[in-house]
Amino acid sequence: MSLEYILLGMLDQPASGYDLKNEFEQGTRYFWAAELSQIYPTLNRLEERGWLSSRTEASARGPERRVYKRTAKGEKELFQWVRSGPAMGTERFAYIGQLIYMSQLNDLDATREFLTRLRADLAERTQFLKSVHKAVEEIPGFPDALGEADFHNYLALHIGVETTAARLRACDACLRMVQRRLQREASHV
Amino acid sequence: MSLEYILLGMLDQPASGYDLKNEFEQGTRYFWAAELSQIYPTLNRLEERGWLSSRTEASARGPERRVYKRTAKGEKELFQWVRSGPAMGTERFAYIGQLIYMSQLNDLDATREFLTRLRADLAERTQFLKSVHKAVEEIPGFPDALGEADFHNYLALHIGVETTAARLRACDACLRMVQRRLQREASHV
DNA sequence: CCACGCATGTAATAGGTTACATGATTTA
DNA sequence: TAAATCATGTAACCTATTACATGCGTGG
Repeated sequence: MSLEYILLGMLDQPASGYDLKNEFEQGTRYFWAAELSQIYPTLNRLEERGWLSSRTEASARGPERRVYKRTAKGEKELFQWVRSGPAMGTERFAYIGQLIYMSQLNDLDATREFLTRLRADLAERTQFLKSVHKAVEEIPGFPDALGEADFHNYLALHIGVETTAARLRACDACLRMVQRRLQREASHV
Repeated sequence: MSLEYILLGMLDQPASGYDLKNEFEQGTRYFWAAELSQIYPTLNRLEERGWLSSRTEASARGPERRVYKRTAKGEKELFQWVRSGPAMGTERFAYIGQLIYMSQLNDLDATREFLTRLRADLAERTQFLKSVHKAVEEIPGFPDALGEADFHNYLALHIGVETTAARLRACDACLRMVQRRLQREASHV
């Protein structure tokens, strides 16, 4: 289960389930999503397994917090995972299926609309990633002075930005092709 | 459940569970994966729901085949799905997490190796998609003479090719950055 | 006093993987 | 005769989503 390792990776600093949920919402969500209802049982399981330890502490406001810390065993498992080679191949892209099977509608205008909506989503995503990416580039002494964490984060962001930007351009190219086809259709009626 | 709709989309021609599994392995797997053990119960569920009908027929070789056909109700549901707008946002990329948390190893050489492996995977994927993409471009009369199915398939392939190609280039850029950092490390010891 | 943010969880359901079970026909 | 391909499925388990349940403290 990858979520276990993602949580382990986030826990280079002690944190509560609630803290981790916020981290997911800050930026992690661009490559992984998780709900509190999945995070809490996973943290408990990880503790039972001895990969994490926890202590409760008072909160500045609100109820008691349960703060988790990665154990030596947990660190070892994380390191094994990251060294085990890229975990690829199970990605699922429902919207590509939608685009393909949309051919059966025989309604090119629906395809145009679909791509327009897709374009908007991609533009937003690209925008967000670009802004974080640029923020790292503006750290004084970039890139040599970056710490390992910032450097690796930058690498991940670079892949993310380039990928979504390319997808956005491809989406625009598709829209142009659809547009051309729609015009041809109109002129042949 | 998107698999239900993917199967519905594939069933513009009658087919058996086994046929559909082959289709997944031919190319569908580049945007969606499914095992027979998931396909069979899903087809049964779809039939119970009245979205598919089935009849058994003798096989050229091997046991009897159960061939599914999409019903009018099933078509209606498929069309509703494709018209409901891009289904995005739940994609999970474990390898991005691996790359990010790899910073905690403090072993840039491991990062280099990781990216090298990632590069190989991406190159293979890009190669495959490019070959199918090119095959569509070489259909006589491209693009105007393409049927709707081929045209939409081409759009999907275009997005796929451009995305993986960009990711491949980004991966190479990352490798160069790591290389530079490794050299700097060596010269500072 | 009510809404919001902090904080923890459980239960029911849905979606997906791996392993197991069975048996026919063809080709080497 | 052994392996590969055709063909259908079940069972156990793991992963993830949605809905529900609870309660404190602060600011408007």
